[in-house]
Amino acid sequence: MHDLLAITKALADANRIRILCALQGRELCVCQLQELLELAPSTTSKHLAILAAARLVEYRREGRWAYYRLAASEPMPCACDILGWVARHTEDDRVIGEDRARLARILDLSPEALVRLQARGERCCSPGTCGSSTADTREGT
Amino acid sequence: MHDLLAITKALADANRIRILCALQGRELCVCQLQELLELAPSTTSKHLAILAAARLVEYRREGRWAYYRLAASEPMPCACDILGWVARHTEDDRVIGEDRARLARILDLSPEALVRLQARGERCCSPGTCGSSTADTREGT
DNA sequence: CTTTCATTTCGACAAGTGGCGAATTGACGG
DNA sequence: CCGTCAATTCGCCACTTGTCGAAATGAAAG
Repeated sequence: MHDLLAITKALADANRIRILCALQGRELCVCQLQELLELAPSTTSKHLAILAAARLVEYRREGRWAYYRLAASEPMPCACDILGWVARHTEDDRVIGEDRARLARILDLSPEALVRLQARGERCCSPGTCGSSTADTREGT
Repeated sequence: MHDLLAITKALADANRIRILCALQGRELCVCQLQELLELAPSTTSKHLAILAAARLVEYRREGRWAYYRLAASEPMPCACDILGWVARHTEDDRVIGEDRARLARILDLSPEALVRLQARGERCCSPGTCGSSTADTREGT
């Protein structure tokens, strides 16, 4: 029950769902997710800690950088099931679609270049105007 | 995203998970679930409203009584998937096991007899002592 | 060894959520 | 028509949770 609730509570927040979707097929460092979600670094980090505690994501540290990825299926088939379910039910989502477009812009830069932009208070891509081509997919909120 | 979050938020509470497990294979009225969870009627009703809003349960009214059941697979295969996942991951849970034993006692009475007990402030079965035979299954919390 | 800097932890605060009792609803039985 | 009663809705309170900024951590660079 404890483990199951850790998972369902971890999934019960829009920003954490967005993180899981962004991590499909790639690993990302905190500053990239922070740019995508437009949240404070500390908030982004806390969301990742919650996902990690639920064993939905794993991470790898490389120097000062922390790279997060979806949990491997090996030790936690349970987590894998639920991640698949989330992926299926967010395929046509508007917010997730915009995130995909914005993420493409973010990935055009190296993490090093990205943090330089962030240090200057600049944004690598604006919230609504970036992925305008795929912005009208479906889903009211 | 809205629908998905309604589902994950609905699943992010221990009492609502217990309700879903209790509804496996049968329908129950509010007073029976209230007896199982040992919550106020209003609280029980609110939990059921949240599950119904997420389309995880449906209900049928018969006179003054309201009977809740798990959502049918027909219009919401999505809900069905997640209900199966919950069922699989609560099979060996200690709390759910105790609930099963307590529920057997509750179902020995008719709903009418149950509410008469409740009106007199009595309990049909006590929290820990009822299903003592299956009380040591696993799961630390 | 000191500085820099990506990330995390800490402390505080606003908003959301679970819980209860009281009041309301709506169907049954007199 | 009126009382009864299962369920729901409405206020209210305690606790949790999402968010931020400030401070701490710890690895790289000078």
